[in-house]
Amino acid sequence: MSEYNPREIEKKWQDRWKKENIFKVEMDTKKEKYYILEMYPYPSGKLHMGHLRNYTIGDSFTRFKRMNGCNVLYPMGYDSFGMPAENAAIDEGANPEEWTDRNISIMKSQQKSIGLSYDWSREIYSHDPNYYHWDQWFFLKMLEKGLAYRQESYVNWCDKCVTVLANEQAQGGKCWRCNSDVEQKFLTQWFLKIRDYADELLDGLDTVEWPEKVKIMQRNWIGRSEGSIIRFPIVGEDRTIDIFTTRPDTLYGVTFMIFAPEHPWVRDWVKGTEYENEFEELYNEVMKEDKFKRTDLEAEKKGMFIGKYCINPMTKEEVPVYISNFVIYEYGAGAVMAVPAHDQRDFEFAKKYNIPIKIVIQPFDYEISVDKMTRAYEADGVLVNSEEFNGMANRNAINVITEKLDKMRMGNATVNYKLRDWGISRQRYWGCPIPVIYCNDCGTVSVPYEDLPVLLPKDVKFTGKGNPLETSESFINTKCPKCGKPGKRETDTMDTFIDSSWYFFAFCDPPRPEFEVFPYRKEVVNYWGNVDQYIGGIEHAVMHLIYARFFTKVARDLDLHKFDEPFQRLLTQGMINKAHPYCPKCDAFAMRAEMNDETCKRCGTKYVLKSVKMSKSYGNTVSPEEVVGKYGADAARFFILFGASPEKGLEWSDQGVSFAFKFVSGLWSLFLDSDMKKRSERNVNDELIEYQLHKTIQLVTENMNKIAIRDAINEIIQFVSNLRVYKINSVIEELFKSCQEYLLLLLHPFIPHITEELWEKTGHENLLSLAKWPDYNKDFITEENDYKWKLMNNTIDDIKSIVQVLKEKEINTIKLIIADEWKYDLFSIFMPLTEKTKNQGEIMKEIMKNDNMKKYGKEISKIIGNVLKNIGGYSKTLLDAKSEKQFFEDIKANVKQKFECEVEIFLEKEIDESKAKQALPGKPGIIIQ
RNA sequence: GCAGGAGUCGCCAAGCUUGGUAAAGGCGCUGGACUCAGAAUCCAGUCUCAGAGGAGUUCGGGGGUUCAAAUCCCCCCUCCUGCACCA
Repeated sequence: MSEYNPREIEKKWQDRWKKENIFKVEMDTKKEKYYILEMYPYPSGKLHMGHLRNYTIGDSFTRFKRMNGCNVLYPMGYDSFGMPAENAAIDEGANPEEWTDRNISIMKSQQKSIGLSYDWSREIYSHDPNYYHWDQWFFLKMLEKGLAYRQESYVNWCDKCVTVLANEQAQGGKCWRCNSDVEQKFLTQWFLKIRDYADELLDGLDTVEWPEKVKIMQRNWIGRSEGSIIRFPIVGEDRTIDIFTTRPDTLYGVTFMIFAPEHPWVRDWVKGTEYENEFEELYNEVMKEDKFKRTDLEAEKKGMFIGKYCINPMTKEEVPVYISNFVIYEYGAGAVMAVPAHDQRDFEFAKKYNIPIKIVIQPFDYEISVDKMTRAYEADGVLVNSEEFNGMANRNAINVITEKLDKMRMGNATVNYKLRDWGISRQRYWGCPIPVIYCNDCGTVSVPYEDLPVLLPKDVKFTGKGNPLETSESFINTKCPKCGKPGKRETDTMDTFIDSSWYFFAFCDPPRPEFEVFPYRKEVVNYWGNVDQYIGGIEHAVMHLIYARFFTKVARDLDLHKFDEPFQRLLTQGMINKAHPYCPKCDAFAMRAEMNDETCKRCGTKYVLKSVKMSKSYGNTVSPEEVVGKYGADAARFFILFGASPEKGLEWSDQGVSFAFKFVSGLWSLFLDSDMKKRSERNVNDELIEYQLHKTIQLVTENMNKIAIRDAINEIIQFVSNLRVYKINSVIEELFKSCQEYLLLLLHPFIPHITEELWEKTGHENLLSLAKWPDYNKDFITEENDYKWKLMNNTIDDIKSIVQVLKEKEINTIKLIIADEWKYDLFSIFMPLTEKTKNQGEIMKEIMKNDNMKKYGKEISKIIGNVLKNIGGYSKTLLDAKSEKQFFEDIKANVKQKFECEVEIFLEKEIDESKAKQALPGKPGIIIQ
């Protein structure tokens, strides 16, 4: 027998698959298509365990589907625009494009080393001009349809670095490079009207098979709420502020208005007034605040009166206008009506600034008063102080008041969404340029389609200050496509979520220079699309998955394809964790530098091991490269798939990997070590192994259809251990070989290399990768076989537990006693009864109706008591006394071998011992001597 | 703050959808076989008690529903994840 050498055989089969080009797929309307996609990676430079897990899950499922006869589309590409490349340029003077290309080639070779069965001919790179050409095309189409527009919005800004900061660069309100305070700065930016699709995005969730938690997150993110718009005229001006509220029933209780400090009207109002200085101070303070903190219910509410008044459209009263940090410009109108009596935050604000409080809702069963209130009353009640609406239940008043406002043309019912339009402008170089030119005469002008793509220029400087694109004269200065006079290009690039919003369609028909009019051919995408199974991290539950859904709907409306939803089924994989030193006293994990210490540096407490997410800062990462190098790709895949269910967290453990390796290499001897006893006469073991085999095929198939990969593998492991036992005893060669063959088919999706090698070594000439998934034979999976299998194992377990209690006594003989016939009759009456009731009295009464049971009354009562106590342990009996005896005769040899002693089988009446009386159907009496 | 998820033997992890033997499987540990010895492999044990297959205790904590709860309902605690977020 040769030795298992993973490195050698993995290379061999990877080369062979590549040479024969077996994973390349073409459109074929005669075959059932299936599209499996993993979220394409950002090429950060190295594969990490999360990637390995993602791809291993996807590849196993792909191989399973392929063996089931599907025409499987399984592509790979790279989300290659993004900040790390630009940071490398700033920090190390790297060229972003070269840096990215180099990373891609490293990652690709690592991916290839784990045997993933991609159709590599369909690769996509976001930074490929042939690809981002169509980002720009989509943008222009949206501009034409009025789905793209420009608006002011604020960004994180570091004044020292003169640059915009991403949220992750502005953590804790400090700039990551220079540690100075982050401010909020207004910039004019491009937005996409995702809100136009809000309702459809909500409804579409009912048509996809996604984890319920992801759907819930998206519903909350879209945040549809029904309410009213109420128009408050502004004193001394013609305009109104149209605020949104879900509580128009409290309109009579409005005692002031609150604007967001960054609302543009506010600055105009205070300009040149006594409020100006205080406003500027407050404004600057608020602009430095963390946005989460601002809306925290517990956070300090800061505000001021700004000398302005609005008019309550219903009462015509003038109410003062305040500004406060807890009102945010982006939501609704950027201003709210304040009802201190019935809103806790308004209440706190009013108390702090001595603003009047007016109760307009009284609880149904008691009375509240302004003097005694310690918090706002937010629950339901009856309207008071509300003129004609007094006495009305507030829930009803919501509609009635809105209708009246509508008649007065001072408001209307409306639907509001938390979902905000998608700001796509980024002040960065390494992204897709927005194809727009600004002309002094013609204004904002689209780049003509025939001039696409607008290429990223190469003559840029990476200084860490400002947008590098602004340093490229050749890029900025251009001609206006309309009038031909000098114009300036937009220097903002697109959010990289744009790239990932349609790449799944591009894989169906990858972009080529010769495509001129559309990004892909409709009939090709309609064949392959949509994605049948999408696999990726839970961290994308909201943003990426909602943007991609939005793009899908926009593209459908552009008649590019027929799909409403991009991803039919979704699997969100769990994270990878690893045990790491942890100090229970400080409640902190050791950092990278301390990870080899025994005690905590801060308090001296002894570290304990605790599981935590793998990350660079803890230094507890394990590189896939290392693991594959040491144990081989198959063992690495096996560990990852068996360690935890795909959607759960997976704990990395070195022992786990070495088990995986042992299991995989153990297959080698199971298949190739031909030392075994052969026989030609069938016995009960053949029957049982056949039953096991078909049962396993059935369970593995069912589990794989659900992508319950771990459960599938678990079944296989148990079958392998049964097959080992079968082999050690004695085999019918033909049957053993067929078990081997089936086993390779079942294992192949998970560990493709070794199975392919063993397939060849056991005499097959075709490629296992292209073999057909086995069907199971229902004839073997009978209830009777199920019952026999359990009967045998339960009996052996019982013997074991008796032997254990007996401690060291030597065993000479095991007597198995089959129960008297009347007990079988009893069970056939009794077991069906337990499905109706578990009440012993009722059951006894029912049984005693049978005359031939009466004489055993006392015994029956005892039996039934015991069985009911442990009802799950007994199943419907399927054998009568005679066939049960026969079965025990059949397995006698097995028991004999197991316990190395004599085994005798008796009928209850043949033996006169009290222990014999314990015999029950499906539970023979046992006497050990 | 809002939203989502998780807590089951020493460790990892099934079971929860559909209430009915809790702990499958792996790791680790203990004993045995084989070895000069170790490694590997195989066998047995691994919540507690037990000289007969039994009894008892247990699924983060506390209540409740039920003949029966890890599973269903309510409250609380701890941990993790995401965020453009109250109107």
